[in-house]
Amino acid sequence: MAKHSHYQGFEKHYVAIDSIIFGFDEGKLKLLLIKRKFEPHKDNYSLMGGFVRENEGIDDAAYRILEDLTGLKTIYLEQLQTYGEVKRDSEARVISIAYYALINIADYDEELGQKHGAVWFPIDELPPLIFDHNEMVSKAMKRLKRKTVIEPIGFELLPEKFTLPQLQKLYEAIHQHPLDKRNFRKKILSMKVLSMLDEKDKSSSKRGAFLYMFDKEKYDYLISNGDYFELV
Amino acid sequence: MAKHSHYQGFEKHYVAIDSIIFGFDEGKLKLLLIKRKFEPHKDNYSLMGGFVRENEGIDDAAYRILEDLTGLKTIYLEQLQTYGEVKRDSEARVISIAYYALINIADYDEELGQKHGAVWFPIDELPPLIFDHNEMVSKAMKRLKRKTVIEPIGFELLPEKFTLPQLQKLYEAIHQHPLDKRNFRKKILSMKVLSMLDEKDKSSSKRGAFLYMFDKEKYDYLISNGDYFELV
DNA sequence: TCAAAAGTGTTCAGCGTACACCCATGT
DNA sequence: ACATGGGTGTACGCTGAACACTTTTGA
Repeated sequence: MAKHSHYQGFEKHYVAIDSIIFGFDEGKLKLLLIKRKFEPHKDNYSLMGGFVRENEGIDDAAYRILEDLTGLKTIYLEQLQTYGEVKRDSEARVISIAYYALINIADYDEELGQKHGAVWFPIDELPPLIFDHNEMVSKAMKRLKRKTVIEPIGFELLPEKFTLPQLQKLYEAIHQHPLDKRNFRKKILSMKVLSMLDEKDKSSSKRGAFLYMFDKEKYDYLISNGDYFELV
Repeated sequence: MAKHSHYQGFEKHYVAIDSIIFGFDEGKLKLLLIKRKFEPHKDNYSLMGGFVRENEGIDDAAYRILEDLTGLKTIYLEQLQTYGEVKRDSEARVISIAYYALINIADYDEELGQKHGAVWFPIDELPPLIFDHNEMVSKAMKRLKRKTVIEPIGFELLPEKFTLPQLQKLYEAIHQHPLDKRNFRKKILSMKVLSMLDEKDKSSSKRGAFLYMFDKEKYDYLISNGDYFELV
């Protein structure tokens, strides 16, 4: 803001938050959507949203709204883009700041979600959404694809302990194409940011796959050496 | 926005635009800053800004504000990030949407700029700015570095006709490290998105350097072939 | 004639990519 | 015993990176 003292005389606006909430389940990337219980657009789906309050920062508002829906406080949340066309919301002029969140579906509070009419949709089977929400989703997908390559945020979508086949399926789901198993393992392991546990997960095979954890300290060490995380 | 009909009862906010305006001149990347003529922060520098009006989209507002300062209508302009901490502006609660713009300094209306107290600063000699404007600038720099690698937007900072040494200096200024002349030329020419003219620019050498133009059609062709622009 | 910038090819190492078989185990 | 998913190594081609000399021309 360049202007001086008196802001009076300028119009004020409703400012909202809309959240694109990603989860990963059954080998698929999913979004948490809300079925609207009221007109207009009753029974249509929308992103979870809410208004920014007077004494609340916008990030705080985004966390609050997310917690209302999922019960989760510590979540990966990042601002995406602000949408401010005059007619974007058919009710009134609302400027909406879109955020995207990555959550581990297992931690999500199913009961709380149901109160809001929340439903998980696979990313490739999304219904039409109200207003410009589809546009927000496609922007979020692009961002997620880019970010997961250069920053270790994909792990936010997995349980703390995960197997390499799981991690690979996650990356395949995000990037929407298959990856070579050997190359994938070689690359992620060569970065040395995972710790292998001596436990196996046998839920998806008889032999079982070793469990790993993302190791933040190792990651920080990597970065402090001037190296980069890069996957896919 | 997920909520229904009545938005009444929610607070409204001042929404502003702040613009990071990049230019390239004398081999240096520069920013256009405003010297404030009023308290608070009189004589300090800030980004160019203004408020979003009631019947104005946010992109429209950004273009309007930019035109007020530079006289330029057709400018590369992209939304950066929205800043909404409660106390970020010491006057009042203002949510600010930051944009960054790339302009050809030669086209800029010097006279108009002076009315606003606008001054070009080399990117590595910036004064402290008011509020969170330094943070916005550093975010814009990161974005510019990333974007100029994968999209041909650097040309927006140059005159229509430019030489390869100029283009290289631009990329060196943006990325803040020297590039190998042969590798640079090889790469940009191999993409075949430039048209060589049979004119030379002799302003910086006796021999003169050939002028080139960015060719949007060739670029579109490149993209339609599934190829990518990638430089540096 | 000389100073100053423009222009031009090749070599090498490292990395991404393609690819096929054995292993462990529950049923 | 067999079906199912987990785990492993190598060879090749491409691309990014390093590197030095010749050309042009105005002063």
